[in-house]
Amino acid sequence: MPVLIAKIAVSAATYWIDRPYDYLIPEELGDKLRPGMRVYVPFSRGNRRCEGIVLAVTDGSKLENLKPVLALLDEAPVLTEEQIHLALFMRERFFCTVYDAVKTILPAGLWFQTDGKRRVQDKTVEMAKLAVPGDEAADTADRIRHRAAQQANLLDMLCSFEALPVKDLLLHCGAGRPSLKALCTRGLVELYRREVYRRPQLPPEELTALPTLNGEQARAFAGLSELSKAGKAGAALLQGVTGSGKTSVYIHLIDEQLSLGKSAILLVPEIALTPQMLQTFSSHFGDEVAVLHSSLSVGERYDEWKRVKSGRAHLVIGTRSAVFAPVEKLGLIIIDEEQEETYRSENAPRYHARDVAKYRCAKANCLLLLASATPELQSRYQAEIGRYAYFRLETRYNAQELPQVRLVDMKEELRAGNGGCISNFLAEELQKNLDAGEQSILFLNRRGANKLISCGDCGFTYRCPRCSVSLTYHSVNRRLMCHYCGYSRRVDESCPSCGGKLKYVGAGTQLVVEELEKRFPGREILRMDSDSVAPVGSHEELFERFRKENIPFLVGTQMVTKGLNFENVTLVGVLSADQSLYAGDYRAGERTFSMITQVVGRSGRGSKPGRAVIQTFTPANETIQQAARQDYDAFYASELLLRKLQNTPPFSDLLAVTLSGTEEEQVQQAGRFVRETLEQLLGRDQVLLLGPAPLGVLRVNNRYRYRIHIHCRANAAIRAGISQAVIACCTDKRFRGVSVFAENDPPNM
DNA sequence: AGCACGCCGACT
DNA sequence: GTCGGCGTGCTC
Repeated sequence: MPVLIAKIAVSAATYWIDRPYDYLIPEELGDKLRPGMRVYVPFSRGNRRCEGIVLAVTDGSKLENLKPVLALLDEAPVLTEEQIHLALFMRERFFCTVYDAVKTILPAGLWFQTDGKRRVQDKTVEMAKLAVPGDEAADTADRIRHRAAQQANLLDMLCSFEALPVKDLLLHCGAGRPSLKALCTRGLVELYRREVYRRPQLPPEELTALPTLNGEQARAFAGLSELSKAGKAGAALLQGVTGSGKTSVYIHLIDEQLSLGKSAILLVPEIALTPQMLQTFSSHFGDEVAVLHSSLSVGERYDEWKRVKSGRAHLVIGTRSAVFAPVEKLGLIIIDEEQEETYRSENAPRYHARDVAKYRCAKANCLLLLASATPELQSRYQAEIGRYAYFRLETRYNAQELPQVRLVDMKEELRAGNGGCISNFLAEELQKNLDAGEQSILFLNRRGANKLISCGDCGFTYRCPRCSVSLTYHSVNRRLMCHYCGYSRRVDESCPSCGGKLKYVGAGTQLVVEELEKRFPGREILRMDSDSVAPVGSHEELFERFRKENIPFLVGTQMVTKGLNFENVTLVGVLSADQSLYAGDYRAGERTFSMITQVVGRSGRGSKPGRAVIQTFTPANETIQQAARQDYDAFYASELLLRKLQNTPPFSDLLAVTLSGTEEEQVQQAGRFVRETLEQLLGRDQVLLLGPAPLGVLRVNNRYRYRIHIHCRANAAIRAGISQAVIACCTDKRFRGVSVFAENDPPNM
């Protein structure tokens, strides 16, 4: 009688020892254990108990002396057969371990659940606020500064903010929980819990009828529907200008799939910023909708996941990780604004939702729909060569014209003696809007509300002790901070090097606000940036205030560009359009074009026509000009030419091996070793290797970082070679302490 | 990566 | 004589 063996991927395995391990199935588990269940197994010399996932059950093994499976973690499989294959695919494609892939596919709530002791996280966040008046707190802070600096910092910060999440507060002050506890004991600070943002989804009593399609939309729908019903795998690109009603096409396609008894997944870049879209879908599909994204608590996400898995919800709307939703009978995946960077995961497994979606659609023989106003060049190219079906929507809602765009040369402004960040032309336009009672949005293409501090006498600047970057000044906590590792410190009274006077320079949103205040005294201004400290879930509140109270100015970074519709916004200003053009990686032009297009699209969404002003130091730059004309086709043509010359996607795939370690010399040596290994394994004719070269920011958290770029047509053999080179380097004792990983299409770090 | 096994120096 | 230094090698 043959013995039953389980093939198991274990959590303790690192990338280079990751393989299916054989374990004996003890008799008492024999009839319960199934592929797709999580188990406990003994692993390594010490037989440490570690978690694993059963990939398959076989009878017999080549090996002897197998260890037994210790226990089952699940009563029923948590992964289906297809999901096991997906995890194996992810290992091969994204250079991660199978268990890393499994953890990404499954919701975190599954682990909290089985733990027994911990309850699934509740829906609140811990907040801190002052328990005494502000001036009293400030006095106390000064009094205790010499002996309890941390506590003083915490007080300072709470003085400038009414209330803050404890997590953010501690991070920004670089303080520990004990300091905060001490303040609570002294009755200076109070802790409480605040409800976090919950999805507004209240299924309406009556479902709304499907929207009617205009001619163009109907044609796109007919074409897509035909592809979709053909029952074979395929991808299509839907390119529609902002406001052309892509959503209506999605609704019809999804409705069709649901009525065929199939499921659909709709991916969006950032759910917190698209509440209107959620509302629309839930008004059409009611309880069929499940929402999956990161602002939900672990428990909420787990509940939604279960609704999908049990077949109670057939439409999943969510961000990147929703591409793993366990729908039964997948019929369609739509990726909205497919060019967005948020679809790419920055930590292991470093996957792109589009690649996972392609895989799933291929396995399910269904349609993948990529949609965007400014598709990624690669996608547009696939459409051009006929690999993707291609549909366009050119008409804006209400036949509204695209905004009138005007370029302003900031060099001219400088010559004319205006050294500020708002040009005189833009100022005049803002005034016009004020007079007309209309709203304006100013977009700053830079992170945060920060400034650089330097000494006016000796030129001294503060540098991060752990990273090769300058520290920036954050007015919210009045501290210097590092964007890369979170290090923070206070500012000195005078230059620590020569005692001279310190200057604050730079153009964060703060500076823009100050300049606006000077030009338009007494007018209300709303400020919004991604990494300034702000209470959880406050975006919607801010946007709501902007809309309701008709506040004349909104100043912000990235997030003001996303799909928000404000009826009364008729002017948009891009303050520094060139900022992202010289970011160094091959996608810089694409990002700039897409960003400007999105910002400009915010203007004139209502009945009144919109205007846009783009400020630049390089008005002759082709990309800027194309963006100003909203001419995607021209941009596509010239950028494609550039890509061909550079041998970058779509003409070649780009992969990378990144190395980091505390000893720079050793990291370089390891890099050279990886390169040599790659040369041997891959040959030189089909593959172009570059590097090892230092990353833009060489040192982060005391680790030096180098990267090798691999330009090639990626296939299984090449990926296997890259994997082998990474493993060779990891297991070589000369390079102990150096960490190495490979990835597809690396982001600029 | 962990973690045990192993083979040489300063200690009760 | 041993306690423990961390080099070396394996993980079903």
